[in-house]
Amino acid sequence: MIKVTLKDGSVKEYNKGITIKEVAESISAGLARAALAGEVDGVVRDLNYKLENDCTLNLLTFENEGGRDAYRHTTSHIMAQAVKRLYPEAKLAIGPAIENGFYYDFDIDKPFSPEDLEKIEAEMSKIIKEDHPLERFTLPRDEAIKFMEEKGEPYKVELIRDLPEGEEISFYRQGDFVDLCAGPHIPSTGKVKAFKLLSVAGAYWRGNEKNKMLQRIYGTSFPKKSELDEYLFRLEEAKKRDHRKLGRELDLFDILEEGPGFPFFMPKGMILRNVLEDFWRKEHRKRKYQEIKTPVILNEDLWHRSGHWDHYKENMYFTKIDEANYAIKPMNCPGGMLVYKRRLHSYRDLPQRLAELGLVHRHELSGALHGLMRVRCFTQDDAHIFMTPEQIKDEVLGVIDLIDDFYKVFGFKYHVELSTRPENSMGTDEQWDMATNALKEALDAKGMEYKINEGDGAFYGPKIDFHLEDSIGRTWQCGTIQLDFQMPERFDLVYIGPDGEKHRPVMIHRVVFGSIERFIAILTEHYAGAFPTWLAPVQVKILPLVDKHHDYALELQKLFEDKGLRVEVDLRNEKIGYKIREAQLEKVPYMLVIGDKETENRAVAVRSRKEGDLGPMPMEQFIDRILYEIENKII
RNA sequence: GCCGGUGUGGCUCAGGGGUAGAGCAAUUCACUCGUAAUGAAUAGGUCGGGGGUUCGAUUCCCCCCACCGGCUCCA
Repeated sequence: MIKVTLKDGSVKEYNKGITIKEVAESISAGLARAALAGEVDGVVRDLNYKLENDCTLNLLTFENEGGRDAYRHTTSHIMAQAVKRLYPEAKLAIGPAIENGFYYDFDIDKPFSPEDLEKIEAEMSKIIKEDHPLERFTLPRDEAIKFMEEKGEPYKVELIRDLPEGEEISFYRQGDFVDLCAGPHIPSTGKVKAFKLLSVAGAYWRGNEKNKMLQRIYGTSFPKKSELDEYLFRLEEAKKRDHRKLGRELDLFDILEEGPGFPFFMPKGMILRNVLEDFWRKEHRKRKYQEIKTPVILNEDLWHRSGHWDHYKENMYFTKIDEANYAIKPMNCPGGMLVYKRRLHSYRDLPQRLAELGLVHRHELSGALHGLMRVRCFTQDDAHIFMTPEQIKDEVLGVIDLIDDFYKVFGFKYHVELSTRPENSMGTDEQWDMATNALKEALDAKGMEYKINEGDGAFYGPKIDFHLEDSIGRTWQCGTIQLDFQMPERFDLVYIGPDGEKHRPVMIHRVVFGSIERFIAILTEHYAGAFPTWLAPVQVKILPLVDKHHDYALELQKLFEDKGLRVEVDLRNEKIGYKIREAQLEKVPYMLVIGDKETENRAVAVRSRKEGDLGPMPMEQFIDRILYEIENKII
């Protein structure tokens, strides 16, 4: 007998060799039906995995990441099987489960067309109907290689050769299809209920652009048709929120053919942008930051000194002025360095927090450009904090608090990740350890949970990244805090300590919005263009019924504008329903219908974008209401 | 940059070897109207750019550009 500890802490005894599925059946028929895999001592296994020793067992359903992955991973095998049946010449690469589905990469000469996808889907349905069990088996390395060589699968052979010594080499068979795979899988193909192939795209073998481009098919699957439909609906929703579409429709910003990656901001977009920047300035002043502005073009020598030449040249633009070489800044830090260096600093002056809304240019690959999310010029809401080593922790904590305050205002949840030393970076291991530990300590002091991204840091130091989650569950990296021991060294920055000697300050680079442009894109999609009143480019739209109400409407506009509100009046000769429809589509928070009654009573008939007709109210009451909403940044 | 797709009036889209159409928007006129589209009329395009094939190209072919979906990269 063996003892199995379940998730709820209960311990049950079973005969040695019992399968996970049998354990599930012993608990309840419902659980046995829903179970897709099991986590045994922290490792996800197939349902027919035999338990031989005492262990902890967590049964995984589609609600668990492990169960979901197994389900979709099996769907990807079904797709591969279908592709091999229809296109035997296709070579198999890899086919994992990913966040919202799965993909499989194939090496095939003729790219897949949408019609091909339909055929593949039809074949997949057949395979599901045939309900093949997935059988796992292992082979010794040389036999495994021979097996895949005979099948004519060069990518699989390469994968096997790269597996570490001693690693078990497992395969899964489902009917006429066998794939090299670590698993786990769900028991049979018939378990897959609802799936859809979504798109085809090129993808390099092993993600390396020097390798051959393969054909990747993306798809997703769910245990219920309704869940699949809901997911597809959400994809449509996301498309409707696309900031590129909304930006154009709402006249906020646009990117024109004449400037790929270089966005234009329209008057309404500038209002939004300026409101964000005003808010940013106010909050930074509160926290004792000083604002600076450094030039966009600076001498090339500076970039040699900063290390950007060696580490970032590929992404930089260069120019010549009177025979001398200059660079367009891709980052603000070297400028900040020069500002610090202008004068000698005492330890009493530190920390010194220099903030800059700095316009940077970076050369991005043409294929990487994406609306305001990925551009070639953008404004970082940057700051460089110069401090003594003792001040690191407090300063990092201060920035963490600042970022937390900002994101809350917009209604974002977020999580943090810590990135460590990458390849091709500057400095010694000791410096990196010290910097990385300082960041960890700050996070621990806050009691924040974080994920570690090994090797994902900047070339000059480790960083904490803030990933915020928008209203439809997508995450975006925005804020970052980067600790830097390198730049102060390179620029020979000093401060005079209490001992009268020169010491080396430490520096933090940090952004909150990240890029103003991208943050605006995220906000646009987050709110689906319906910005909260404090951010809305037009806050109130006055809609007079007919000509004779124009005077009062214009008087109201003047009055509201004096209160600092952003107001438009629709004086066109249109019916009220039409004016309302347009204002509603423009996502204006408040519409004021002005007719005889309002004119007589000096009142306004309020219609809220969200709640519809609120009825008439005295004009002062409306002003109080909207000012309160703006003042408190109500979402 | 790479793979695939797309490019027709401000927007959304139809068409197709004989020199272009719809809806919305715009303009004008009529209507003076109470919470998501009043009606009529008018105007607007060298069909992304360049080259080629052809009697003739927006349509077929080639090159380029931009955009979209991915890969890579990243704020």
